[in-house]
Order: sequence, then C-alpha cells, then structure tokens
Amino acid sequence: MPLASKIPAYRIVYETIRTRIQDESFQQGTLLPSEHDLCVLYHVTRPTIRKALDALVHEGYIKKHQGKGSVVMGVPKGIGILSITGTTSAIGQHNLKTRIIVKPEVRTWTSAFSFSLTEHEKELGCIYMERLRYVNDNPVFYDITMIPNLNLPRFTSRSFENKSLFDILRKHYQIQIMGGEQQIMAHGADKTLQKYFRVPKDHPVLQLNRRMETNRVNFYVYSQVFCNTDDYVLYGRF
Amino acid sequence: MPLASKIPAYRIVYETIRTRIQDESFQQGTLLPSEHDLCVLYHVTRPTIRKALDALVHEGYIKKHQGKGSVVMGVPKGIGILSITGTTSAIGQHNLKTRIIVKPEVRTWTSAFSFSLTEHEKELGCIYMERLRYVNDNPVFYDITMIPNLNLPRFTSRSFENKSLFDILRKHYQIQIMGGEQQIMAHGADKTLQKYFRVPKDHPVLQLNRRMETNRVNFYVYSQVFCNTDDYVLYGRF
DNA sequence: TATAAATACTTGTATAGACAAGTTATAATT
DNA sequence: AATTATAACTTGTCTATACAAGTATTTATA
Repeated sequence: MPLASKIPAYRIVYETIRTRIQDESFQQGTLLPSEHDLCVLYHVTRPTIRKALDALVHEGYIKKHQGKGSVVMGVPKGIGILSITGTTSAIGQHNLKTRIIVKPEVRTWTSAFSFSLTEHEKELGCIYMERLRYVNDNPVFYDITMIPNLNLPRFTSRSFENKSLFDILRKHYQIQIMGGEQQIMAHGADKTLQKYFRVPKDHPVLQLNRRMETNRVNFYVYSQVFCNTDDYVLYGRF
Repeated sequence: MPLASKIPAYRIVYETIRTRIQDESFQQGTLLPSEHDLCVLYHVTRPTIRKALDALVHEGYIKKHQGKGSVVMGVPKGIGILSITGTTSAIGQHNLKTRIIVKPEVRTWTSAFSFSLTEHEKELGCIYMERLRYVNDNPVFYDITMIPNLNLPRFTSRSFENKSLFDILRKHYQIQIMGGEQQIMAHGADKTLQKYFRVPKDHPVLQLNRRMETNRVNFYVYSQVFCNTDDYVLYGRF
C-alpha cells in the first residue's frame, strides 16, 4: 500500500478525527476534546487543529459553538453524494452493493457529458465504466464514470465490485478528489433507466453531471449519476 | 440601513473581492493580486487574506495554483442554489423576476417539510410565504419559505418583489445564512406545479427541502424549492 | 438559600514570522 | 542561439502568541 510521502499534519488530524467519528469512538451528541486538548493529543498548534475542524464542520461531522465546544454530529445522514466524494462513504458499505454493467475499458471521447475536454484529454482517451448500485437491494444509482487514460497501470483489470472507486484511486494511485462542480436536473427515465431501475416510462429521475478535481493538476474525473429518489433522497450540506 | 457592529476583517475582505469579481473589476481568467499584495491593500496579514480566499475557492469564484497565483473564475455559472444562499445572487437580478403567490403571513406549524421542529419553534409559529420565480420570463422556481416568527418587526409588510429574501434578512435584521442541509429528489409535477410551470401531469420536477442555519443560534430558515430543469439546470460546487 | 459577581473554561479573530514547494523570469553557461 | 542554473515570486504548511467573545462553573454576597 504505497503512501504519499508527505501528508500535511492538518490532513492527518482531519482523517483521524473523521475516522473516530465514523467508528463512534467519538459519539454523536458528545463534545469533541477542546481545541487545546487536541493540540496536545496530536502535537500540533491550534491553527492546524482548526484547519482540520473547519473541514469537518463543512462536511457536517461536527458543529461548533463558541464558548461551548464542538458537538459531534455523527456521519452525515442520507446519501451524501452532493458533498462527499462517493456514495460508499456516505451510506456505509453494508447497504451498498455494486453491479458492474460495463467493465473499465479504454475508449475515445470528445466530451464528458456536458463538460468540454481539453485537447490533451481528447488525445489520451478515457477509461469508461458503468455501474449499477443497490441500496438495501434496491437499484438506486446508475453511474457512468470517465477517467482520462493517463498512466494508471492495471486500472482496467481491477475489481470495483464492492470497493469505492475513490478509495482505489487514493490508495493505489495517490489520487485524491479535492472538490468539483456538478449540474443537477430532473427528467424522465429513458429505456436504459426503465430497465435498471424497474420504473415505467418517463418516471422522474434525478441526474447529476459531475466534474471532479484531483490533487493532480489538469486531471479531472467525470461522472454522470442517475438516481431513483422514490425511496432514497440525496442529501447534502452547503 | 443598520449594520452589524463588528464584522470580522476576513469577512470584509471576502465581500470586497467577491464584489469585485462580480462587477468584473477582477476579470475572469486573470490573476488576483498575490496574497502579499492583498495584505498591503487591505491592511491585514496573510492568514486573514487566506481565510477570505478559502471561502472564494470553495464557492468557485477563484482557483489557486501553488507557485502561480489565484485565477479569477468569475461568478459561478448556472443556477447556484446548491451552494449559495439564494438564487438571486447566482443568476443576477437582471434575469430573475419574482411573483408573490402567498404574501408573508403568520401561520401555525408542526413541521417544516421533512424537518422536525423544536417545541419552541412550534410555539412561535412561522412566517409563511410562497413565491414563483422567473428566469428570462420562464417560470423556473416555485418556493415555499417558512421562518420562525421571532421578533422580526414589519417583516410581513415588506416587499419581496425583486429583492432577495436573504438580503433583507441580512440588512434589516442582521441575520446571515451560515450554511445548512438539504434533501434533493425528483418527482412528478402535482396540480399546483402543473399550473405554475405550465407542464403536463407527472412532468419531472426537481425538489429541494432546505434547512438553513443562521448566525443566531437555534434560528433556522426552512424552504422548499421546486425547480423546472427543462431549460435551466442547478449548479453547485462541492 | 437564592442571587450576583468573579473565574476558568470554550471557540473566534488576528498578528508576525518561518520555511517548504511549485512556477516564472532572469542571468550564466555552453 | 539554445540550454542550464540562479533568483525572485507565488501559494502551502506550520508555529507561537495574544486578545475578544461566548459559555459554564465556582465563589462571594445578599
């Protein structure tokens, strides 16, 4: 498991606290150790701690109150596709199953959904894959992912069955999703979606076109996600 | 125009730069003055400048590149309801017209869309209003807003025709939206939406339930927004 | 005992400086 | 002239400190 050589301290603090909230060693409703105590715990200064906490606040893991402390809110509920990088981390792997519709394969491309591509991206081609994802055995997400075909050895042969795409990118290729932009719209299900979601013609479906930025400059991951919101709604913080 | 007594320096810097990007005195594609230069300009230190820039990065106004500088991206395109507090600021007042369907009035409430209320909120009652908003003369948003009826003198008699609700809250009542959570789903238009959006039965419509946090503790603004995404899609950064 | 004042905490804001790391322009070298 | 090294400038990370402002606890007072 190759690790990035130099991970900033605030990032490590962020990951650590986030993990401890996820595994409930910091319990929902309780107060986080004070910023001063966290300084001692992680051997960093307060600005570093605060930078880590800022990210946790923004993602909804904690809520701060001046004079009181930081309240642990727990893992953001719902399906946090709007604010979290992937669906896996938001709803937990227990409930999420993945069926590969199109295995990762190299394709040519001239555009990525509604996003335009640079000449360099067009030349490279892309790794294309389609997945259908089940929440509690109900098909809820149908997503198409396109990644520029740039030096990702063995990528197409990897298994994505029950793993998060973003986990694989991070662990094996040191690629982290830093943020991105997305378009959201509602429209009627086409034949493909009718088939996979088992819904009638023109059944309302949510669509997201996403362009995700990574820690590699000019390396973007594109995805188009269709979502059946009959039983599960998307959730996000802002 | 009453002003909050003590606005932090980083906030003023943020507002100033944001305004200058909006009115294009910082032009899209150009580099922002370096952090050092901004320090001199606004008479603050680099951490303060960086805190302001962090917010601008997060909202998509600028993009930073280590060693190079901060590139002005311009006002985030599309309809930024996902990340910005209101629709007005995102698409500009030129294209946005508002028709009041239900004037602000005091009502009782037991819940706010899918969000549960505290006993205190229930006792207070709420100020209720419905608006239909047009983008380039097309009805695109239908929103219901509910605000706890807490000491907002003259609120119900104010005009909301062509002003942002959030501007009024900020300027007249010193209430700022700090963030919030939202649910997003797609479903078919009901009779009300068919009428206002001029769409057929079960036409796919986007729905957002939003709970917005303010700078007053335990004071939340609730809104439900329906959106016809046939011609305009929602846009957001994450 | 009940109330009020002082105190010890918490997070919020801001300063001043240091070095690392990436980019660009300049100067030196071949 | 083209290439390489240097320097200058950019943002990224981090330290150490100070005071303001909000909250909770303790202590002093009535």
